Amino acid sequence: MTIKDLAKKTGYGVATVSRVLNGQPSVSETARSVILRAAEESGFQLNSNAKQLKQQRSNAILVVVKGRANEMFSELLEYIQTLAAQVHLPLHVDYMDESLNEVQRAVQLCREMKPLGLLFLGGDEQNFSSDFHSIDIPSVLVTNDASKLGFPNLSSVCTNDRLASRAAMEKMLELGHRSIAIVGGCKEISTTSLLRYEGCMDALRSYGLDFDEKNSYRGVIFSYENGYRATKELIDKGCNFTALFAAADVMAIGAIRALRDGGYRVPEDVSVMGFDGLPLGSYLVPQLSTIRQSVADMAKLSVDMLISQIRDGAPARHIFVPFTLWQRESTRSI
Amino acid sequence: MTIKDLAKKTGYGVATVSRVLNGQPSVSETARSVILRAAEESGFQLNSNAKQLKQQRSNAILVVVKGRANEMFSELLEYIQTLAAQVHLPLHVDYMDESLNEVQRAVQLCREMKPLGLLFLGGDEQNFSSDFHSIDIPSVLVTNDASKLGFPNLSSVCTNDRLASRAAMEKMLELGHRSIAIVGGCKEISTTSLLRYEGCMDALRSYGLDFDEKNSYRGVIFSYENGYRATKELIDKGCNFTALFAAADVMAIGAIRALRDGGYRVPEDVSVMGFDGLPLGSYLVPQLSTIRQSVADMAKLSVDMLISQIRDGAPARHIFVPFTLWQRESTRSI
DNA sequence: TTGTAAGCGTTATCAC
DNA sequence: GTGATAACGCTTACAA
Repeated sequence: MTIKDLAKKTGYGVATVSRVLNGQPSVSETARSVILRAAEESGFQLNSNAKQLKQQRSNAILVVVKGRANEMFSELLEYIQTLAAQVHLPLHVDYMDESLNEVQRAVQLCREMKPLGLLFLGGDEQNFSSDFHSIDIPSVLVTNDASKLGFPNLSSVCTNDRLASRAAMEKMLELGHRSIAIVGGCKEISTTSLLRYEGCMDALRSYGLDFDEKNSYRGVIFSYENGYRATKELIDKGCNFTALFAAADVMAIGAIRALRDGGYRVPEDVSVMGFDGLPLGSYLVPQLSTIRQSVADMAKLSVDMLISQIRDGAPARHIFVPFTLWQRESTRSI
Repeated sequence: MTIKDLAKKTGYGVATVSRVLNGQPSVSETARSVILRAAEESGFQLNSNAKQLKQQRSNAILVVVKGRANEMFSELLEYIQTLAAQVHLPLHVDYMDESLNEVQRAVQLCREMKPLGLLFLGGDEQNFSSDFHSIDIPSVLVTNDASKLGFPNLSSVCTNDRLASRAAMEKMLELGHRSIAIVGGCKEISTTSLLRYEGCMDALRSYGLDFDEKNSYRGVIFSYENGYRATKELIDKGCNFTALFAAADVMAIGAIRALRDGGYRVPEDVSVMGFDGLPLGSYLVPQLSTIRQSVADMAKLSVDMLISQIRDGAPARHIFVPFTLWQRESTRSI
């Protein structure tokens, strides 16, 4: 079933059928209704290959997700999919390994499918500054700040990681903790991880405290398992900390388990603070204290910004969405 | 950059270029290397729209995921994506709302993109028996048994839900529990949920026990929140149970929190058993006792079966993958 | 082994 | 308003 068949069936020409199917004006109401009915009847579907071949580009948004394991990305993606569906924007989601270059991947996929726009879930400043120049379609980087990069077609929306992790640390300091271990990300290879680390340092500094990085910091790829292992290592060095900040909820969960296995109770012996605000955290025992990133807002803003860049040629913008500190059961004052 | 350009550039005809790019035989070694080099140099990419338009089908596998919330599907999908990548099979993943008809959706998408094969993550027997007849490409239903349906092009691979949940219940009975509450799925609308319910009944029957469904069973859509709510309802009816079986780990997690909020300790006051074996469960305090579905095996089998159906015209098969009962910290004997 | 050319289903440019 | 018709980039007979 092609538009040719539909044309024959209705007695109109293919051009008219095409116009109707694409909701274009200058078609008589008669033609429109006749053709629409016929299309309905036969369950007709435009062939997207032919359409895109002709149009020289897809009408889809390409979403490049860096790393499959990141639970927050899943949540974000869920919102994005819902929003895109509402405005009938087809989404093409590409998951890629965290260790690969997401921008190079995007460049390749752009050549291949010519999307309308690009949404990056996670990304490394490094890769953007070296490879993004060959991308010329509207793009939004989510969860990282791209304002320093200065690309005219690259917006960004994210949490102010530095401020947020500073707030998390300050909360612990406020609660009386002075010896705080940190299970963070690899700050050498991830900007986000570096910023969260620096936020911690800001907080410590503002309290005039020193930080023994060698014995109190571990930088690992975010995962339950790595959170568990890193915490175990910190414990094995002799647990002299009363609080632990994990730069991701999944790591906090691993950390709590490791503490427990090491004979420590949370929060009685050690307070634990996470980062992300995964829904899961509300159901844990103890409920996880954490920095809640406004995932829904980030999703909405990124989709809206991308659409206005595409449709209205709006300029790139860089937005920090507010975060919330959820002080719940896994932290206590001492 | 098209194959025409490449042809001009190398002095060969488009046909030869096409042959080389598709790894076909009967091309001289000279031509092959010259063209390959030129393609490399210019970063050439075949236009997949043109290719698929010509070939009248995509070379991708369509994966239809029923419900975004199911954590086990995420895990399954992760494996499937890895496996597909290994054999260079493009995957097109379509997430759809749990409440919609996944088979109708697949029919529509098949018309649109003509995939090589179809992978269903989750599905309802009902929908398959009413709508699957119009699908004629190799398909595999994962996490549900399709053997009763008798479609020649529909394989299935799943856990024997009835046996597995029976095993879970029997373990609790074995541990001495006689009053067991069940937080299950909607057995009226989901075959999986019904089977898990029936497995429970099998176990109770084998112990000669009655079941007060009204006061001891809740059937809800799997989620943390619903697990929490359902358990709260059961508690409010007067918690006279010493054990609780949740038909999904996410519900078990919600249940544990609800029990805790109701003043019950797990496992001291109430034992809790989950179903799925999510990685997360190993890090919880208490570690979740659960039925571990062999997600990796399910992924491997479904991809392998689909490929052999596609490539060798292998007949449909129906496989139960073994499960494991992980008796960990959230259950105890009384 | 290679080249020529038809045609996949659509859109868009013309004429009418 | 409408209808021919020429692309879009590719694969694949069929010819050479």
